[in-house]
Amino acid sequence: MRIVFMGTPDFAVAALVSLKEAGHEILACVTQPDKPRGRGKAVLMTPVKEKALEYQIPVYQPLKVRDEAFQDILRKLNPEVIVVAAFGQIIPKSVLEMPPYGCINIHASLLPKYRGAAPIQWALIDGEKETGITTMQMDAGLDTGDMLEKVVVPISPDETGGSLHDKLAEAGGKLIVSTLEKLEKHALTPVPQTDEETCYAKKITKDLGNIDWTEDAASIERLIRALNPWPSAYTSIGGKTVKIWKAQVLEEEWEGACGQIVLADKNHVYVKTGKGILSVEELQLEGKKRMDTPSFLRGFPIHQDSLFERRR
RNA sequence: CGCGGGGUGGAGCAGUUCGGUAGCUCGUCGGGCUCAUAACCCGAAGGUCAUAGGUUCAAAUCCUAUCCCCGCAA
Repeated sequence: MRIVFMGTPDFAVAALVSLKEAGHEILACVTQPDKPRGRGKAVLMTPVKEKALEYQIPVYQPLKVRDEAFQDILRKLNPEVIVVAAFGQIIPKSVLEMPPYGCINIHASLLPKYRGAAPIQWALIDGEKETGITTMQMDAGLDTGDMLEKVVVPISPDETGGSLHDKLAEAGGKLIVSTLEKLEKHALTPVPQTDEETCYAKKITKDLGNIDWTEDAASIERLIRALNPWPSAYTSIGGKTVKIWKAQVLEEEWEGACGQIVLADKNHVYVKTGKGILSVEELQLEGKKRMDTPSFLRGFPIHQDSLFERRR
């Protein structure tokens, strides 16, 4: 099919690659404008733009898709369908209705659950056993369109935001190819979402990673996994920020205050939480590399009874 | 030129202010103790101190340039 692709981060790249490899004609890629990002304020391309340039596909980066000038360009491109994956802009009705097949979105959850910006992380934070990809016919609402196809992806016990992202991105790439194929044959029946079962996955902010040690150990551990590799769960000790990358829950109760390090020997750091003990296994001091607990302890001795405190 | 931390034996760090024989905690290898051990004791190997220049009798340490890693901020 003649496709215009809209997407921005890595998640979208997987879909773009998949569509390209399936032999579709990608007329253009639309992605967010380049902004100064990263250390040193360098202006970096979005991942989708990078891949598009590699494929020698024209790239458009409108500030707002809504702009008339851009919509004119879209009309001239005359796509049969627009595929949207993690684009990051609201798409106006005029664009949604422009292509004959409309706009198809690849969403990283089993809709109607986890509508919104960060479905991958929230599924992990909530301790879901499975999540998935839903392709849907976009409408004016936020991820409220009629569902076309779904694929379930199980969440493993050691799943991280990063690993789940990669699995879902790959699954999304496969599913969109399948959806387009069936769409063309009119072999799909759009299924409306039931609003009762829905929930929204709010955008993730760094604050979310600030560990609250009064929570139970299992929740904290899920947060750590969900926010790995970005934006990461963190706490502080002696005024320094420490990111925690990996931890294990121990169903034990020790005497002490929440956030207190109840055991610190050569190889272990046990922290008391609101419920249960969290054994910290991999962490990172500000300015340092991430490392396993034994290594960390050699260079930064943690004394027993010192405290992990919520960062301000 | 956004702010900041850092690159020292296999790992994590100290030493750099006030230049002068390379140190700590581990790991590894050998030996000992022990019923036994991830515990303890003794010993050993292992480092162009990121790179390239410069200053000096002498540079991990001072000066200049470069590369790489990381935290914040976006």
